[in-house]
Amino acid sequence: MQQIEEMPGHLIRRLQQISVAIFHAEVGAAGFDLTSVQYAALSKVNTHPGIDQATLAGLIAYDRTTITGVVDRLVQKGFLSREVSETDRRARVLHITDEGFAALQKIQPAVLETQKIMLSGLSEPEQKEFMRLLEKATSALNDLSRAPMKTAKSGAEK
Amino acid sequence: MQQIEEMPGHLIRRLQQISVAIFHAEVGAAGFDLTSVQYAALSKVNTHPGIDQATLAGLIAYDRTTITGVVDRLVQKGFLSREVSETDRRARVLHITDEGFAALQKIQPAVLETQKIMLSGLSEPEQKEFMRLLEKATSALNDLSRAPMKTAKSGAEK
DNA sequence: TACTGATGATCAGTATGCTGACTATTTTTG
DNA sequence: CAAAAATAGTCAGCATACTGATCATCAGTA
Repeated sequence: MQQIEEMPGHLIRRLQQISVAIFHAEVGAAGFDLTSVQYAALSKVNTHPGIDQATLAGLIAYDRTTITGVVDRLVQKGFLSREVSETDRRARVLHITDEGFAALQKIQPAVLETQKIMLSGLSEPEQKEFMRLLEKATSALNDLSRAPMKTAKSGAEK
Repeated sequence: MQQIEEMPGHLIRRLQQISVAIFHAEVGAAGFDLTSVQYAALSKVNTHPGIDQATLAGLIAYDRTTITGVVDRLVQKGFLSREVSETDRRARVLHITDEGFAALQKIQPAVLETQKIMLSGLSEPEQKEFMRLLEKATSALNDLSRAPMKTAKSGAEK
């Protein structure tokens, strides 16, 4: 019977936990209380002003029930604004606030440092190869989770 | 500013989500309602009869507050027994039940299939290299999470 | 032996993620 | 255009994970 330690799922779970811990420590040291999940959402709204929650969820591969809570907390922190869309009253359009943008800027070094630490056990060429394989393995399985990643659009950008 | 999609943390989070989804689907198709986390715990208790919760947590790198709930649910399903240790009344010793062992056996094919699907986007040599890098990157960062993995013993066992 | 510190387990509170259901809209179709 | 299908968002409920606290017990030491 195969050992747990040799299973890809187990190793990935552990690395994910470590990733979250490093992010939390680095961002916390920079004086911010923001999770990696919140950071990703904030970052995407910054590059896609006026995006709705469903599209945002698709861009970062979050479940739509998850995005509700994440946006709740970002709005509560004053980093995002959420308003009913004028063209589709079902949708909520998101914008980053000045405060949110400032936080994003200040957090940047901590985010970069997190990425660096994450790969610090590997040599330079190994890091490149690891990232390549990680991307390849993940994209091949994209549709198997409830929250597959969707490119911004294909044909009709909004 | 670096894109979210290129960050190791983001890719690992997605692959972890996909991993859990595949496990759930495969095990569910085999007729069982067991999470990957519960499976790892059950599997370890099987190979380490009479293990206490703290040691179990160390072996699979779970936080000790997490293991309480996981064991709760495995006991509730009838797969594990939990009793106060005779030599240390703080500790709870765990044993797999006949029913738990039977489930472990029947789930095995689904678990193997999950591992296979997880790596299905990579070629044979890529799979080997990916696992090697995953193991290397993870073990280098082991101590950075709240729940580092501990080998069964190292010099001073308790 | 009494004290101190460490350890095992649990709990409260918070944040992802998931399933499944529901409401309010919008779009599609017959 | 009316009915059906699809979509956006939310909610309830459950299962990881984390922080930080508490209780009981054990181990080491003055």
